[in-house]
Amino acid sequence: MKIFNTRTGSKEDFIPQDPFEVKAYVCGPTVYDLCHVGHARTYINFDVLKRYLISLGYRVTHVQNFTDIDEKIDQRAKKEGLSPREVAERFIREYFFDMDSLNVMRATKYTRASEYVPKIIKITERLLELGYAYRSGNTIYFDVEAAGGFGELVKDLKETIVGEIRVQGKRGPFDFVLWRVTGEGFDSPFGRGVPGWHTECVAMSMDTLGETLDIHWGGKDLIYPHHECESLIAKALTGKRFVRYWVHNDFVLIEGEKMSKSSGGKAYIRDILKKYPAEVLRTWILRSNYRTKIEYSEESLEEARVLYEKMRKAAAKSRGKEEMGQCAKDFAATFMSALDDDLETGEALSAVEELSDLILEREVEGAWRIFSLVETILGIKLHTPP
RNA sequence: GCCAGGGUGGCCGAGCGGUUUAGGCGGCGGGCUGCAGACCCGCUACACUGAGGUUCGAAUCCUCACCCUGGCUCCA
Repeated sequence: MKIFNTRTGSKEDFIPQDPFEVKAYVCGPTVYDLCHVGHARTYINFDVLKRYLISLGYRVTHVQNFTDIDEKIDQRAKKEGLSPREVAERFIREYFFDMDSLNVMRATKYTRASEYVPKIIKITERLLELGYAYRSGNTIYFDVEAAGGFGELVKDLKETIVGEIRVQGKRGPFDFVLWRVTGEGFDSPFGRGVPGWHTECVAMSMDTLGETLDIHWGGKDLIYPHHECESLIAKALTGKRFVRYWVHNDFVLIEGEKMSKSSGGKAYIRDILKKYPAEVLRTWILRSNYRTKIEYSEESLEEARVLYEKMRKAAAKSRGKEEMGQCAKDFAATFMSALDDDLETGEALSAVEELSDLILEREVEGAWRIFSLVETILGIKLHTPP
């Protein structure tokens, strides 16, 4: 199949290192709040990629993390009179509740940053030894310049555009934190404190999947600084290519703007599911390719509902017919080749819509097999009653 | 600056190599109406940012410009 690699900025043929196994790492959420539609999009899109790869015959080893060390978690804990651990545990449970409702397949393994602190410390020590890190006051920084600078994903980063990032004590403006001594948190040779975000994912992915990953997936907002920094750390550590295919999905916008930690206006999955069935939400997300921006609105969800209902009725009508006729075969081919081209789920769905229209007018031989592809690969259940 | 996406008739918006070049809004004419609206019928737009190229043939593919949108602190 072809997949868009952020590193090269182009669609490439997907070839994993091992011809039978795909090693994929997905950046999971920071567990300080409920998941919103943006999370739904990221994990549903990856879920479809995974299901598609499985349908091609690959064994997919999928590792996903929970970032459970974060100031936002501490803030929330303080606000609710709980421990940070209790807050993290709660939102991990909520994450699974939402993703299970959305029929997202479970990962092979879930990791938590807090369980990887010893490995993070080891990496930090190693970077210090190698001269890619330095201590300044109470902070260990990664020396971006010494490691050869950015460039894996971000081509030309202008300081003035990114904002005021000069901090006293840093050697270079883009140097980032590997460990901060705060007096609280985790014991380490550098002093009691907390690890930097980027090291966490390097520690977790390398430990579970090895030094080179086939796919590293995440929302587009993670390209810089998170993935760029991860890549630099990993390269400094091993000298090898860290990730073969970097894949990023675009945002869900609300009233033209991105949802983020700092701006309000989040649409929680929980709330959407009170008004729309999970299958409709999934259909809505998959109507667009993962690399386009989508605008969240009730109108477009209603459109997805219409499409979903049409598919459901057509699926019900075509149940139990054995052999695929020529017409069904053609549609199946269109469906698969759409997914093969950079996961064009929208095109795949429009083929299904066209087929559904035909079926509702007349008979199509063996069409149920296409609907079973919709269920197994797109993960949209069609047997649910209205 | 860098990355991604896009520039189609007055406007919105399909089209993704080739028969009448969607559809909608608007506009025009008519029907219905005491008049108007709504509604119905018909008519109307051979348009594809610019320049090269590939091709028997391009809005559709390639190259280079120009312009617009979004993103580049935390964030999926």
